Amino acid sequence: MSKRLFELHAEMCKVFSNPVRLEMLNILRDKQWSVTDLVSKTDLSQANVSQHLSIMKAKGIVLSTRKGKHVYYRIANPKIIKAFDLIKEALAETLNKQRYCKARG
Amino acid sequence: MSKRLFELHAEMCKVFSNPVRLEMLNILRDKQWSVTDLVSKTDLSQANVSQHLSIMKAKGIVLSTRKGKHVYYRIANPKIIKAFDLIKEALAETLNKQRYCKARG
DNA sequence: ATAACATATTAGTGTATTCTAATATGATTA
DNA sequence: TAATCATATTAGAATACACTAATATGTTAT
Repeated sequence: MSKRLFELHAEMCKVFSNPVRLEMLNILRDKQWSVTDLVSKTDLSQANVSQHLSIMKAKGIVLSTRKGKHVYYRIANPKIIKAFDLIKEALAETLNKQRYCKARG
Repeated sequence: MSKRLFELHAEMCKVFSNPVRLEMLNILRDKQWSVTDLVSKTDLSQANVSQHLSIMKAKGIVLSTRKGKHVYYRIANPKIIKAFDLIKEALAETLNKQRYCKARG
């Protein structure tokens, strides 16, 4: 695997390294939502939601379609959500192990 | 899903958002290696390898065992590698799509 | 055309990351 | 116990990120 590919891979993962974007991806996991929807479903400013969507779109993680006044965003590839869930599971297992070790001393 | 969980999830993903760490994880995918091994398999300084390993260990992504002079590192959870591969696949598909669109104009 | 709504962009500040160089700690061998 | 090998830690400079505030652009309805 080439250095360039690791860089692209890292750039893609950088998108997941922000809690706000993870929250947005989690909202978008089942259906598309407009920017307005996403603003009201989170406690973020409109500018901030727009910026995060723009970052995710630039990396090909979400796609958008305009319908009248609204622009709807959706996840580009279901593998994104699979990876999201796998990492969440790994996290849960890590936390459980840490709790277990702490309990045992 | 709580805000705190998204933060932890993001912190875990932050580990994957650096090309050097991805390269190291890819080296560690099948078996454990010592710090010295990792230094010679990459073109990184010993200090830098050690720092990256320390970051990954703190997030529970790798585990370590000392054997004499050497400290061996391994991946803590196979789901990490599954997620790694899924994201790589999503990246490949995104790049293909972009090439396709560019070719078609 | 203008007003109102929806979304995107820009500038700027505070904070976090990454690397190198130097040094410290830990373990083994002579 | 020195000397040596292996690994970890620290400080500091350069760079990248995330947010707010202000403003611009795009779309529909009056």
